[in-house]
Amino acid sequence: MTERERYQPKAIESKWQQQWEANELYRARVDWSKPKHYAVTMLPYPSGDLHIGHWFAMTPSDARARYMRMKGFNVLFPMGFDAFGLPAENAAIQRGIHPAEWTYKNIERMRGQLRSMGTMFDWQRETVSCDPDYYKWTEWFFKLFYENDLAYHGEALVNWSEALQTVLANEQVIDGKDERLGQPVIQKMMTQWFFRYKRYADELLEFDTIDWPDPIRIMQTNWIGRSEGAKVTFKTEAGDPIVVFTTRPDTLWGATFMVLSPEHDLVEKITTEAQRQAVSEYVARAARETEIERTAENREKTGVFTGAYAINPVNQARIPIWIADYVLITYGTGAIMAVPAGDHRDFDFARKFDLEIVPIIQPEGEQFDGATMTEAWEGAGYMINSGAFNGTYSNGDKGRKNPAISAVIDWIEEQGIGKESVNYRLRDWLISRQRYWGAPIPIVYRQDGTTEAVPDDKLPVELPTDVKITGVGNPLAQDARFVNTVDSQGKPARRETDTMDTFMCSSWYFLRYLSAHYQAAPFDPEEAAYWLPVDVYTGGAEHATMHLLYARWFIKAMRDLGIFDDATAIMRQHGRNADGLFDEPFRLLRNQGQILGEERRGDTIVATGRFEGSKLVASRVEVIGDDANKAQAALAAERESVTTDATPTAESVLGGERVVGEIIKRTENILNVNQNGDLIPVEVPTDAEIIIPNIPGPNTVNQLRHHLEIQRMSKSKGNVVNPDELVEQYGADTVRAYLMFGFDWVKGGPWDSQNIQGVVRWLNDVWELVTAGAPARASGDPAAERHIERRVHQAVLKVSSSIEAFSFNTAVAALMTLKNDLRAAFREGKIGTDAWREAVRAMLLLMAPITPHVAEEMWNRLGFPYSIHQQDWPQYDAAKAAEEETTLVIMKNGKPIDRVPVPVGIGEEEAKRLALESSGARRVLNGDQPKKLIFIAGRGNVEPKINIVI
RNA sequence: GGGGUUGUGGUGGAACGGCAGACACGGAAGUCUUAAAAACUUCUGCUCGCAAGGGCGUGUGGGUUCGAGUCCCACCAACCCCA
Repeated sequence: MTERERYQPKAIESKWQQQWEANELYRARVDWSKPKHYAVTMLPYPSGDLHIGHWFAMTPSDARARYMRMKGFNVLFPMGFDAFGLPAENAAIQRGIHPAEWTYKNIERMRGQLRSMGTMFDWQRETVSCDPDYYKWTEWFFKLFYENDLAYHGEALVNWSEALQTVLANEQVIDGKDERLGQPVIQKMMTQWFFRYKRYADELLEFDTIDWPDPIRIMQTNWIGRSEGAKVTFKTEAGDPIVVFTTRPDTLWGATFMVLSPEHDLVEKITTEAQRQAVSEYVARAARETEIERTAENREKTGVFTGAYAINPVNQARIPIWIADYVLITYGTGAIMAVPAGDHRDFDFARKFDLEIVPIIQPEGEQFDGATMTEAWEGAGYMINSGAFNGTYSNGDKGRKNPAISAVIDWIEEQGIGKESVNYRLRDWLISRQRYWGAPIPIVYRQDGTTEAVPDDKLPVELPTDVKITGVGNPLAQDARFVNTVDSQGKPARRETDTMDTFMCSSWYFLRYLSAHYQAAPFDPEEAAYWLPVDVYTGGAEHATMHLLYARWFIKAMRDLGIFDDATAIMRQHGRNADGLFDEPFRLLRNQGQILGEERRGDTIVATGRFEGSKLVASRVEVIGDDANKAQAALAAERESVTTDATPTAESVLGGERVVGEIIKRTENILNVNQNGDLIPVEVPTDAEIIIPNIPGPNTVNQLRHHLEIQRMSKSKGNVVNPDELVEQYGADTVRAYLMFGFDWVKGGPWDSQNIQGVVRWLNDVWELVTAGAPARASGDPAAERHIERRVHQAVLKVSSSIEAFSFNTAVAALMTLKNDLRAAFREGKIGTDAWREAVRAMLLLMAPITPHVAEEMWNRLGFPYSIHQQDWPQYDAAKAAEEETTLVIMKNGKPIDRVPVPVGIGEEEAKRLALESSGARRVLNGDQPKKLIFIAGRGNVEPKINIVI
């Protein structure tokens, strides 16, 4: 046997990447004669290194885009960088590198890494959100919204660090202190820019025209949090109105006190002298707490009485006004009516501070008494203590669907004390960020304090480059040359020093791809008319409620401001129906899961303790799995002790009974340990002594758990899988194929460095099979050739439908099966030259989207015309895929009992006859008649079946 | 507390309501080799049986159906989001 060249991915991959680029193979150009397909995968933040997670997100998306291209679509599949944000500023503070320098260096490096994937990105359309060329248009959009009443100036709480003289993001605040100096952070009201997000709340609840995963739709719906109810005006004794929103107007008569948020405007005014000190102390304390802390459900309720009273408008009851931190100024009106009998939080509060409880909804057969109730009743029941409404049934539904609520709303509207109202959990979009590395907000403050937008010809407001970033104060606010400017009248004015939320940049980047260098507008309407909307968007589900909702808002706002009018007109000129095409940015959305760190398994532990039944309750657990020799020694010692001392007792081993073995599984604090083949559960109580190598000092159960955990990859945990190393070792095609084969794409899962062998072997086998050359015999055995043709067409169907359904693992599995079939046929040696060449040709085409380099190389070696990526996808032929013979499965009550070979398409009568004649049927029937026979016809690859009902 | 997602061999994972475990990894035995690796062949859900063959199996318990991993109800567990 002659020595053939082995598969060496390194040599071929860079060769083809260069050639594809030189030939502009993946340039996407408008071509109205072809159907378009616009596929986008979420763009990365330029953190400096491409993560295996990027590969997992991008390469299957790339495979699908390549598939669509071979199917005849004109495909646009671009890439860019979401390049503004906090890490660049942190790098500047820590290492003195300018954010721009840090960012562009990272981008340069990541471009190279992205190219190594062998994706079909059209790099001429690359966009970088921190380029002035890009953020000019981000500013322009701000201005557009500002001028059309979609942007406004308002107050919001921020995390303020007095020490750093700056506003911090939530993730920069740890336990109420800033992460850098550990100095206190307080909640402070500041004037900021908002977009009118809520204006589109109802439209954002509509998902009828888009194909998005259910979990995302549900999360967005919950995030928007539409609730129907009423606004009711209470008055203080002094006559100041306090408006509250309630979803339960039917419980108004049970409102026995009111609670204001500590930040509420009226607090200062209504607080009595006697309560003033307690109130101001409480307000100061609330300012130090985050919203999450304040609203934590299991937290002890706190609050202070203001000394003031309000009048309940439905029954004129005089009720005390309290302040409490669980009422948020940002939700609803910042004030609530408290109905302790009907709301568990109000109930807890009332019991704690000994406030009155008046039952107002009572289910059949109950006799509630406010003094003795042990919990609030939030369900259905009859109204009591509610004046004229007594006896009305409240059915537990929300809004107008509840007749009691409906009747009360009508009544309070008549009385002029309230109004039907809809409240949203969604808040307006706060886009101001008090930091340097973002797109400047193009606003100037005139001397009189009013605002005006920077004129278009002065856009972009560029970030000054020679600033010092120290982490103290806002660099832009400290830069006099930036701050001092003139307004449109030429009078001295002050520039806005806040920059924009980076979600603003990422809300429209898929439009900039259309014409990355277009100067006249954010995008070229000619390109937009052809490519929009995005047909497929892929990315992580973690963006469910932020990015994906902002992008939807953005496109709706743009549509209403006429930004797509030109594109719509061009579409119509080309005879395309433009209706509704700009209502949503992404027609189809799919989320991939996350690749987790490699699971630790096989860790050997020595657990000492006492058996309780079959379970060992450990007092000491030592992990020795990191050291293979030590683990072996411990296992050997254990075997020794078992053989020499047949019945180990508590006394036989120092420290009590013990279990030595490999951890197979962990649930909470129970470890399942394999000791010489037996699975023994070991419970690890919190006070157990735990020894983990590499973690010095006494360890806790949590550390043990953490140590054994499947976990997110992070540098600190040392379990990062570096794609560059994998590419170096296996080649890009293997890494691509493994990521597609080894996981359910939607689920993701822990990395497994062993499983990649399957893909390595697959590509080696394919390589050998193809380079072995075609069989010499010109004509082969017709049956064998028919068989391989059938298998090829079955593979065409399976690979196509799998890729379309984002089921990449089954696509690769089908390709592996085809390889196995081809290899078996090759060994049999009954295939002629032409049939063989045709089969191999089809297999390479099917592989091209998944392993683009090796497919191109083999295609080239077989003498087919360049490039494989410009070929048509193999045409599926059902007749060629059809089997001639199949198996009739005979079942008894749904359980298979026998099978007989039958021709495909067997009829019902024939099948029944064969079934009853089968030995399996005769055995189970034992001479009796079946109750019923059910025939299930075969279809596709599914065999016909007969169910014998007995 | 509310909402969501997911529970299938030792592992990753397949299965329009129709033969559960495709395709792989790992493992076992064998072939080749001085040896090892690689490669190849066979076996590999559990269980009873020498075998032929049987029984049990998709987190648990019910239900719908001729037939349930798949649909419905309840429960348990893990994970995620919200509060």
